[in-house]
Amino acid sequence: MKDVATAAGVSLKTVSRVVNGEPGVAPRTEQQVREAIEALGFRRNDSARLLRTGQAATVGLVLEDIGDPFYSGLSRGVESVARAHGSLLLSGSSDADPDTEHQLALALCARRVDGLIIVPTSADHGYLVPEMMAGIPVVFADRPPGGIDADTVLSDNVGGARKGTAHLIAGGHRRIGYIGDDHSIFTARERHQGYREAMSEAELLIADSWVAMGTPTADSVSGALKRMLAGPEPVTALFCGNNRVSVLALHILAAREESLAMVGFDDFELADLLGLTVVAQDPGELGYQACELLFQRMSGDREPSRRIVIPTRMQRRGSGERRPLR
Amino acid sequence: MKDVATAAGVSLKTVSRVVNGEPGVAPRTEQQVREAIEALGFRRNDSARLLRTGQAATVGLVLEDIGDPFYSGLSRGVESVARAHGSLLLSGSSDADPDTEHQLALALCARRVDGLIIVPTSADHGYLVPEMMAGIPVVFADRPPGGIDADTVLSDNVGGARKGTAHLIAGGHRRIGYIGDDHSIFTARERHQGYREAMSEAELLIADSWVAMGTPTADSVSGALKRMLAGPEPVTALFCGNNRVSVLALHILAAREESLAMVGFDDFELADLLGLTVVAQDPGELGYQACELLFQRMSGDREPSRRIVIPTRMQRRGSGERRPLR
DNA sequence: TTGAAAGCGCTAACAT
DNA sequence: ATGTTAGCGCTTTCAA
Repeated sequence: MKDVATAAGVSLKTVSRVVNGEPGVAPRTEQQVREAIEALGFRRNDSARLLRTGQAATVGLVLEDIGDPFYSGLSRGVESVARAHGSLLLSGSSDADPDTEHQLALALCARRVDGLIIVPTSADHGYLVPEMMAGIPVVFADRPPGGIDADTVLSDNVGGARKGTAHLIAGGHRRIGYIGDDHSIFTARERHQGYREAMSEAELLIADSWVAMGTPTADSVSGALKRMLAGPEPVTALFCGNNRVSVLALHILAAREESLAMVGFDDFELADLLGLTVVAQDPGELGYQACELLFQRMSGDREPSRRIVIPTRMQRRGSGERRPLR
Repeated sequence: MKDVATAAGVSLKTVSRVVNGEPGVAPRTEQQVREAIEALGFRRNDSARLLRTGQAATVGLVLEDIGDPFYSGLSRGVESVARAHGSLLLSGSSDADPDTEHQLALALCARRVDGLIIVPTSADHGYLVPEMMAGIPVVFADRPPGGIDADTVLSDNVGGARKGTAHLIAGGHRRIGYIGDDHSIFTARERHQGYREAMSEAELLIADSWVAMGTPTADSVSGALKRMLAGPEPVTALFCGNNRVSVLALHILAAREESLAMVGFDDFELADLLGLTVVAQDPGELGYQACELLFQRMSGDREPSRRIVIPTRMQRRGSGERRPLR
């Protein structure tokens, strides 16, 4: 910019005025400046500009894995809001490692992003308190923060699982199994609770062998299914706590040539082709709302922290509408 | 940082030394500085630091839609390399709009990212020439640039389609249909060519009604299938040029209760559950290689531009192994 | 071992 | 309408 000023025979500030379209430059001067800009191939350095103005025009996003369709959908929601506000997205995947999350979040803060959205993996977010006090708004998405109070945008996990289970009950089922992810995971606990609420509302008791929670593997799901289907009181329907469980269960049931009434939590690309009834989340909406809330905070909103719950939607595709056989 | 210096009673530079772990600070002094940092809750501003050092420690990525599993996989590959080099990822989705791509790319350049990876949508990338001359390396991924010469990382579209079609031919098929995306799309043209090469290598002629290219919709694919399956010489197998086509075709064939031998280009999450044989691309590898090449350029490699082709892999799952019925 | 001064590229505030 | 000065928060250079 200095070079442009020299070349055009004007001051730095005049070039700045032209570049930013500020008023108060004579047409002739402007013309000269533009020619110098053209001749030198000058481009304004936005990093420098943003340093000076104290903005970053950047939203930070830390999530588990940008390669996972759920999070990439969330990311898309965040991005659309950010771009509508003229901001770009600086993001990183934590790979479900608390340390990585921690480091990424702090790295983003060190770059002075205007705000931060975190899909938490860590159990304790005390490390963010100084940053938040320093004025960086933080919104948590999909799962709540640990140990601190902050804005959070969640899916209606309890309600969704309750609705999905109730759907099976309404279909005539009384013995319904539940396979979920590990109990250490927030969404797994919530969905498990939704299942129990629906059963208890219908005054149905849950046998121990009907519930399995743990990191889902082919073996664990297969074992769980075997247990639920054995004995004198086998389940007639199954609620799956997440995608991974649903897919594994479908695989295993297909191999056993069994057909169980089934509802899964969380939709996926080809669930319709498979005829799988699901309780669908809306990852894009999760990201959208999180970023909207973030921009509200960025523009000075100091209200007490909020918790937004995004509703889920039942998608009936056949598997959840099968009637009990016995 | 100035405040810390004042509080610790030392100079700015000494604080800088402590913060950056530079040698030549007396233990006692260091201790005082650390206390002041703690007391004031000081965090180094990396934007300022990067402005001064002339680095950005940031890779820019412009793609079509971060919400799409293919691109999010690619993004993951890019990110893993970037992070291994201590860089973050600044990204944006063009939504297949050339103007948006253009603006995003220039916005990233204006922020002086160290390098740029583009999944192009635009037909002409002349707009990037000044930026590249100014020293920002650019690598194109998944599709080549238009109108300029630059590094490119592609899937082996021609070879993959050839391999997939040849697989059907080896299975005994002689009348094989091809449904692909619009001819304006690079990958669609390449895959179409691969199909033709395989047919011609086997000395099979292609009837007009066997090939359909255009933006795939339920109607267009349904119409195309109807045409291929009608008449005296119906196809006995189908090659689908991309995911969208594969899924639509599966839907339509399921509805018609027909079972055609079928191979799809590009894998997707549950293709195995559906028993769909595919020619799998590796989006993560695409991103990985693109970013590796980018870092090579960033570290001063000035060799002529390179074109890297990532091989595809046949995934046999049943649909491609059905024998012709007639 | 420590610090003063200059400057990265830009904008804000105030002259002229 | 144009320019001067200061300074965003840091690092680099050179001197003490």
